[in-house]
Amino acid sequence: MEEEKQTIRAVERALDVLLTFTAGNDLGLTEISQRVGLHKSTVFRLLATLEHRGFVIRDEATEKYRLGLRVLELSASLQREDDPALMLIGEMERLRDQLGETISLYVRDRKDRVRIQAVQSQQAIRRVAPVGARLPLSVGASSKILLAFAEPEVQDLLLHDPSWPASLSPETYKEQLREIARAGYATSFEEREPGAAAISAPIFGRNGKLFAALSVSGPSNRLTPDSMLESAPAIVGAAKRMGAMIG
Amino acid sequence: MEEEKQTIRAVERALDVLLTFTAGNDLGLTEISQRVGLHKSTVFRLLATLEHRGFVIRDEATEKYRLGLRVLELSASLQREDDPALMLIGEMERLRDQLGETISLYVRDRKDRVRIQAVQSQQAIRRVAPVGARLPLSVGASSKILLAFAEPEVQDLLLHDPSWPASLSPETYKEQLREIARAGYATSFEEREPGAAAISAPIFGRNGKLFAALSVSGPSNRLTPDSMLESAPAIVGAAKRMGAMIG
DNA sequence: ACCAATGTTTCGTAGAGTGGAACGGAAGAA
DNA sequence: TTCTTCCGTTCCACTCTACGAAACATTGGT
Repeated sequence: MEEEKQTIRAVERALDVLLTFTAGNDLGLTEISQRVGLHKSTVFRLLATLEHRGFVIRDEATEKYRLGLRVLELSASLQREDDPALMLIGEMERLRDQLGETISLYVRDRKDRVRIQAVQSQQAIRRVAPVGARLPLSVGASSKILLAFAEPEVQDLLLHDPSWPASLSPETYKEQLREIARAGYATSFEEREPGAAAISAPIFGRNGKLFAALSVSGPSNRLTPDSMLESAPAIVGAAKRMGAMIG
Repeated sequence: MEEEKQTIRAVERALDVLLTFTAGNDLGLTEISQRVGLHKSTVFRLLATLEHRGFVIRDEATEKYRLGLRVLELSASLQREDDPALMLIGEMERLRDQLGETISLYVRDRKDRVRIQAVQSQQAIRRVAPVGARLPLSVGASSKILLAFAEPEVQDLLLHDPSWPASLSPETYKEQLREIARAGYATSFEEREPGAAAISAPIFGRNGKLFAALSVSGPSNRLTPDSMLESAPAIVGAAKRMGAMIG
């Protein structure tokens, strides 16, 4: 069943080491080797290689490892001049000013969703949404959008994937997704994080395929079920306009 | 003389493949293998590994390779909450509004400089400065700043490095750098790119060490040698304020 | 001074990565 | 159509590379 592509073990391990740094703070050799489950000397060599190419650097003071500027260089190449995420900022800011809450843009990447763009609310209490964050596809308003409007085959694949939480029955969940597809938007209330709520609507490209999920998120005392129901049309409308903007 | 650290060849090659994508556009297997100078089958396996971890993806239509969203995730982890580049945006915008030109922030990374932050001019004709760009340390106003205020040992190392252009004599160049250090700022006029000019001033941290080069760049008809001389104090002052802001 | 923990180096061996070659498919030219 | 060409993919035997155990070095804590 599992179709294993031929990959290179050393490279795979090196990438795992790199991904360790998504945790955020600086890491020591031993800590890294524990997290990735590899021998110290192996990780040492991997890190030396990553350092040689500038992907990691060592903090002069603490001697710990940290991501290097090469990854900034790479991420700069990720954005193409016609990057939709860049074109949509204006519309997102308009929606942010209208609703006063943080606006995010999520796309599906494999079995997760990734926030590819965000404009932050200006209020004192607000949802902070760093671009690049990778979140599970099983919870959150935009997750449901990304699933509900995905092609049926991929939806099935994802719901029956081993990574899908066993606590969520695929059948009942699929029924929820059908309902969301009918409504045209999805909400979540203190689902992934306590105290936070969100509404999300799909952005379709010219080809009619789902491109991203537009999401409004904030504290659950401001984004109540009632207020979300009220602002839903504005969000769906904004998402539709955005769809018209991208090629 | 050359103290080669022990590195892993396969990983080194994989990172080279990754760096190929800094060129920008999507690449096919054969093209990549030519650029990195490796056999097709080798590159194929490397790409399969990179794809498996989400660092590259294949465009569904063209079947070509492109960077994946994992690099966005990584670059998000690069920014720490106390990231100086983030704290300085406000001051950079102020300078931009004052001078009407694009403002950039460069740090030295090994033998290059990297633009870690930028705010774009609002004028119709302007310098566009993507964050993450990697540029040579041998030309440009901010290069001279980064060299002139570097520790003497690293300055020597860089000027006598094999990567240093042979056309630039280290001795005469060092004399220029001394002059720049005395003046407190540097300029460049159509040095790296025809039609472009820039002024740059150093930003020092609390510890008195050079942190970055603040740079104002724009078209050479607006940034004339005279006008640059005129606005130099404003830039030097802004750089000084910024230095006080960072820890 | 001792101990504990971390980073670094060495080294023999297993087996992983390599590249040549051959295969399959798609796109074009004749 | 048929031939040609280019690209991506798979196979396989050989060699050298990456591996991990263990020893060594260094630092910090008590």
